[in-house]
Amino acid sequence: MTDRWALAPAEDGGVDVAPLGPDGLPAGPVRREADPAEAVRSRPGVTRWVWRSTAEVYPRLLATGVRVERAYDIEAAETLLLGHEGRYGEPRSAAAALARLRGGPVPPDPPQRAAEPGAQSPLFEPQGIPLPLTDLLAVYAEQLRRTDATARPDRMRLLTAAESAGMLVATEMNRAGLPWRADVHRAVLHDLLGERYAGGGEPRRLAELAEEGSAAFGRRVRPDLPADVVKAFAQAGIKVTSTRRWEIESVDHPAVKPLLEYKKLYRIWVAHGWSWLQDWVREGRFRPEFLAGGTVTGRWVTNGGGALQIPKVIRRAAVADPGWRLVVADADQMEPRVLAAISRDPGLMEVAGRETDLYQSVSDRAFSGDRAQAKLAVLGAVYGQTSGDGLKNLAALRRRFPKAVAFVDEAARAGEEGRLVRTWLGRTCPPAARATDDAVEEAGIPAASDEDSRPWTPGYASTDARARGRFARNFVVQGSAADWALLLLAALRQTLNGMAAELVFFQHDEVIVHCPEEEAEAVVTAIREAADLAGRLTFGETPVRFPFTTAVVECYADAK
DNA sequence: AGTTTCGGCGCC
DNA sequence: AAAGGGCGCCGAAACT
Repeated sequence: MTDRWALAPAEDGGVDVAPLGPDGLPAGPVRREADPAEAVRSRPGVTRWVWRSTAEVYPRLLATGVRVERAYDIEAAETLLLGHEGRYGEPRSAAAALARLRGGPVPPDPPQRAAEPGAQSPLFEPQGIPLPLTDLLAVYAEQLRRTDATARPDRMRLLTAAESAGMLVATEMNRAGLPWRADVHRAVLHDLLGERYAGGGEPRRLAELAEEGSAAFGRRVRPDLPADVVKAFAQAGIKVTSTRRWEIESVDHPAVKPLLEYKKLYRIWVAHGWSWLQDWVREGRFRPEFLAGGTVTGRWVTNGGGALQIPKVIRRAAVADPGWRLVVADADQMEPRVLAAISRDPGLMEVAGRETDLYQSVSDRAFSGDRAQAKLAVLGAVYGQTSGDGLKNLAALRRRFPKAVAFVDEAARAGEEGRLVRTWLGRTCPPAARATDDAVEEAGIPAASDEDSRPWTPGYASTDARARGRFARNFVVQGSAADWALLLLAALRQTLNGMAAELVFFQHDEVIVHCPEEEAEAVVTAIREAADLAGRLTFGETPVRFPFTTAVVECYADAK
């Protein structure tokens, strides 16, 4: 097992490295090396680098052209282990873990860095509290012991490995960036919004729509101020409680049309307009900062640029380099397939064992051919719908797929009761809503309330408890899907190694690979194979298939 | 004046 | 038809 080495930056700009034994302890002397990149490059036989934080080490390696095969991110693992142990909220830095191990005062985690539009890469900033290699390894060895002590050590090992792989992928994607044509983006903006006026006010089309709305109301109305709009409707004799689209849509008034059009375009203007372009696009690349494991469910988040919310019309500007292509791949009905795999419901597994449209198959079995109803029912079950058609359809779903529905029901009950809820691989849901906890903690009020100690009974749970139930219900599906997606990324990354192709985008169930035209077909194959492998690795032997819709395009907008 | 929360909506 | 899960982002409003 000398293929596993540890690495820690030293104060002098060099690094300490050491080979590791199977127990996680050094299997040889610690060596100080002056050049971090050379320290890695000169050891091609190392298959996994153990380090405190990928964000601390990997950017500078990538900057010198050095990639690593695998990593073990100690702070990512600490977060997962603490969660698994029901110790959410304890500081998760390696320094804190060491202090717990040695019995010293536990340092709080350093505050999260805020997003900085246009900031040059965060690549060289020191992040977190550095730790000498020998201390780091004490934490690592203890983590291996803690992993062995979990109920499913095999899954927990897979989870920490997958999360670490995600950190590598995120760092590599941050470096690559998504190919972006600023000129195309500007053309789209001009097309939608019209000319910009000097002085930074709203562009022509928005000004016109605001005029139209005001004319319809017979007085000046600012469409971007909800309170103003609600008042204007009231004066017109129409009672609305908000200006949300679904509420306004059904109102019969001439102002509605321009108002809704304004809101749609206003959103593009403020969130993905000219200033966005200025802030986030450099040298033909859109560079958000992807953060693996940024949410409790294991989904990623991005820091800046709203990369996971790019409106469809704006995707026109994501264009491959000349001679290159974007391979856009989207997992088909990922969440119900994951539900089939984790619940082992025979009927749902049978349906998910096909590559054809899952919602259509569910509909054929339980909803006499109405696909839309079937989709609504499945998503309602996963999201914890409490009323409406989805609830009615849930009964049909329950009859045909009882184990699947029972599985999410049980997760919801566990969440309401404050029990630990885990994804398939063992990522653990916070026992109560984080925001509430934080607020309570900050106010210095004890976290427990009478609600929390009240036993769960159907129909009696408090609003908060029900919200926790919905959260937990969704968590097991969304989180297990994130488990699978991480394994997919890890597998795909390995296959792409040695090709010119680069992973440039990842959004929950969708990946984009930028590659030379002649590699595109190989990339498509690699994605399908990675999906199969991820399915087997994550869920073991399962009939469930994870098909992808793939498109080889020059422009992201042409993918769907 | 600076910071936090809210409303609304984009994506999955 | 009704408003359930996860996020980020922006300007305005509501605070300190």
